[in-house]
Amino acid sequence: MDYSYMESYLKAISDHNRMLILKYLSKDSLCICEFTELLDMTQPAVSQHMRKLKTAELVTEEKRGRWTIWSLNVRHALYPMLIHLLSLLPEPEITVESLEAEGKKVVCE
Amino acid sequence: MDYSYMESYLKAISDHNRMLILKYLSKDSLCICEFTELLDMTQPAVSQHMRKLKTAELVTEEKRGRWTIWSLNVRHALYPMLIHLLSLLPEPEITVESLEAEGKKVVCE
DNA sequence: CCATTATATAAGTGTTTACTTATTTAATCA
DNA sequence: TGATTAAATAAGTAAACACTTATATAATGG
Repeated sequence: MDYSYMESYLKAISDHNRMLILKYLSKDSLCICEFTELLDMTQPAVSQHMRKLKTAELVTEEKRGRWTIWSLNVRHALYPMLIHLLSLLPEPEITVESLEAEGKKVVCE
Repeated sequence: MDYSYMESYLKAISDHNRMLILKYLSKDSLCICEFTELLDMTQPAVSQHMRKLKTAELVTEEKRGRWTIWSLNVRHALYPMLIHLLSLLPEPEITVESLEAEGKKVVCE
């Protein structure tokens, strides 16, 4: 693990919205359109955040029909540290469950 | 620990030169003038990095005569995680010992 | 007191960041 | 096929960042 890699990794985490994204992903795999609801953010903004997280190898993506399902990269060497770090952060007010209650949860099939 | 605090903390670490500074501090307390040698960096640049680290509560300073001695803040909640993180990074080529050999190590008294 | 030394601060600059809106790509479905 | 939906990409912008040089502050020592 060199300094450049660590710098990129930490920079990818060091953002309020990306920490929220990672916090959500620590519970569930989700798609972009769900994050736009959860974070009240435009679709390109979410998309660009996901690209940063993917470049830093924090997340993985899986295409399923129209959707792209994003997950935490559980194989990353720093995954245990990431989980610990996320555990220190409070639960977001808007939950995936509240999206489901509003019927906004996407079911990808 | 809220999202803003975590963001500031991680942003403070997410820099190549500040990671080096923290790596050095994990072994020794040091002053600004030593870092200018160790990092081959101007004094104001080092000074500004230290201010960022101090604002994020990663380091503490102690004035001693003309010098300011900087140390890791061992009382920080994330100190154990920081130490683990630093342990993953390689030792810098230029060491405090090599400074001593050149007679550039400051002895503050 | 004056020169030196250690550090801090100020002001300026080029680069990066996190967004925006507009458009493109690609898959689904009526 | 054509409309809709999910996501990516492009281009533009304001703010933050990491430096630079110049200067100020403050302590030491001759």
